[in-house]
Amino acid sequence: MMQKQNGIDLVVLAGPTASGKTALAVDLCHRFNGEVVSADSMQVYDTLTVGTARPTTEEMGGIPHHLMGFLPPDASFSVAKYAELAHAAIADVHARGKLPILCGGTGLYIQAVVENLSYEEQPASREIRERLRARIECEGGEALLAELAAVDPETAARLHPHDHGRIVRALEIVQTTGRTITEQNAASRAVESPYRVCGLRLEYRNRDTLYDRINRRVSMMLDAGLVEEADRLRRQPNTDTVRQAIGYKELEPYLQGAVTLETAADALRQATRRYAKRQLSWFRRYDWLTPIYMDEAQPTAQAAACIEEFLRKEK
RNA sequence: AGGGGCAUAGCUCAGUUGGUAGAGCAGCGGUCUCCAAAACCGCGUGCCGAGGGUUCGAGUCCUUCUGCCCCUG
Repeated sequence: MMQKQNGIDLVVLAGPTASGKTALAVDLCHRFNGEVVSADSMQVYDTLTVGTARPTTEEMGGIPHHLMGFLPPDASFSVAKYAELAHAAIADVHARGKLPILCGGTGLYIQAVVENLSYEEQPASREIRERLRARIECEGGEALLAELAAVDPETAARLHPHDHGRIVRALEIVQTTGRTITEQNAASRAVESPYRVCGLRLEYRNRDTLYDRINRRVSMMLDAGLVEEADRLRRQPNTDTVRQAIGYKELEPYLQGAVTLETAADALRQATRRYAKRQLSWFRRYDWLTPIYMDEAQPTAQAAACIEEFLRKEK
């Protein structure tokens, strides 16, 4: 494979919730003179600290963390904006002679950065989207999928009729930009990635070990005031995106008085375990991510060894 | 102690007049290019409590044992 001579070194640390990313990232930053760039879709919001398990100042251990807690929860955000900010943050860290460590659990965000996907500006299309949504509700997925197949057969072929979100999205792109999602996707890969990536993904040989950590973390969040945080959030307008996040969503029935706290807490633990599973399956498919088994001996040393070898090879 | 009932998937249960089991939940696997902690797809994982008997054939009928539950004393 051809290596670019002057790419930017980038360490990627991907892993499910509660896998130990935060501590490992800080540790690696100390060893390799690095700074953390967060790849987490919910930790970007400023008032959500407990539910998103955002690291405390103490946990950050003096290491700068970028793209965390800089947005109010009613702000609109997207992968496109994230990618733009992440590229800037990485460039900044690199310019100061430090090693950027992209660390997080949002697969889509990591993909957008590493594959350098470009998203073009779109005209605001709130009405178009709403109209498509209303139509798919009454006409059904089959009908709109057929409509999509007429203009973009390639995309239509890989979407399931039940997948309303992506069908609407695909039609919306055609109607607002005049180009199909297939054309756009091809264009989004036009610019080659500027990064030389050393990718690590955190895994557990024993799934129960990870689940135990998740269960314990949820209990700690409840002790730390998650209920109060969720209650504050639900009183705030225009926070739909954030309210669907794990923790706030599951606590809603309790806050409405429909279920006990124990029931809500169990639902929250379960939702978190399932999320972790989806994250694991997202990261497993990338062959450029080396697994680091957190429940085996010396995971930190393993990770450090990978990075050392990577940096040596680049010289 | 006597009488009755129940033992089937991790859990709650279904299973016609006997034809080697199936639902929900849980769990597992996967997809992913602008709300992604979202959305979507796929998969039954089982010495049917144990032993013996009847039968071509038993989750189903008979019997013994074990465990749990209820009633009477």
